[in-house]
Amino acid sequence: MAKTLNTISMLGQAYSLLGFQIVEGVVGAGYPQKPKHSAVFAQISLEGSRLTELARKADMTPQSMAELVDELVDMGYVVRQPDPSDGRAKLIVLTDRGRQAVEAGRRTIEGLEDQVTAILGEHGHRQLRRLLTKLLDATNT
Amino acid sequence: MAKTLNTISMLGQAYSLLGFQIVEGVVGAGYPQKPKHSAVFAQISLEGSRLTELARKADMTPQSMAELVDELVDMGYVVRQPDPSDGRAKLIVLTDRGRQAVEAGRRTIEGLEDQVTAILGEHGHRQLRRLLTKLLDATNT
DNA sequence: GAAACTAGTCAGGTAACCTGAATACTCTTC
DNA sequence: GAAGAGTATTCAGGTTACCTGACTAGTTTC
Repeated sequence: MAKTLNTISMLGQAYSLLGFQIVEGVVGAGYPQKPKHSAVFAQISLEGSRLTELARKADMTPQSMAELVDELVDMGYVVRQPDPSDGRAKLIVLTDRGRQAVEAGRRTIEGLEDQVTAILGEHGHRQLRRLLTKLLDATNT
Repeated sequence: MAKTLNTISMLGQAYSLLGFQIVEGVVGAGYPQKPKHSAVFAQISLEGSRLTELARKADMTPQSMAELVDELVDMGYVVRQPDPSDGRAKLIVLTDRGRQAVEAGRRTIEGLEDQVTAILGEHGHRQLRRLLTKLLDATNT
């Protein structure tokens, strides 16, 4: 731990430390969920999204996404409605409780961002974001 | 995707993009392995390590670690030897091939670090490391 | 030298994915 | 306007990467 880490390990550690706190924050706010559920909450649109669309965005099979959605239905965060524009499809839409959970997530992330700013300073945080953006732009397709 | 990402997502994306390339590089160099095997390679000491020690460092149960080690034994990367200093224990030690695989990993990481430097510049890379170090020091225990 | 502890193993279980095949509806295209 | 091609979802079963619990065999402590 005290040894000089390579940059990649540092990125990984920073991510897992902070990412862990997101779910923790949302759960702590009274909206229990599993880490994988964030994949749905992060992608679902306010008007409702199709299963296949969610699956594609979360980079998983529709079958796996269906299972996640089933769990969220059981927990009362979303419901399945027929899609008026396509008889084959169903829309996954957030319930009131679901929208509240998303809002709690947004607030938690905001809090973590503030925490990062507190540690690095306004300038440092901006600098970090700039460097990461550059890195992602270059590495990504 | 085009939207402004929060800092945490950026950290996660950067990590998974780069981390993925480590295993890819080692496998490409002729040392096939599964992503989870890195947990062993990263922790094992040159004189050999005990199973429980590896498990603790990788934050998993000894049983799970034993399974990983079994696979690595099958692949010829490590062997189990009785620990002379404790009759209950066995030492997991790298074979020649195992040491070569670790070396290939080291070189791959070095190459990725160079890639980061090429993207961000010498100064940018140093800055990134400084910010991440600060973040980790403050967030960690 | 018996009791309490530690290292490792064996058996069985679960979560989070996956592939392949079926069903139900929609959209051509002729 | 029905056949064929395509899309959305579901059903069945498999794999991987972990886990818990129970056990054996050495070790330390009093």
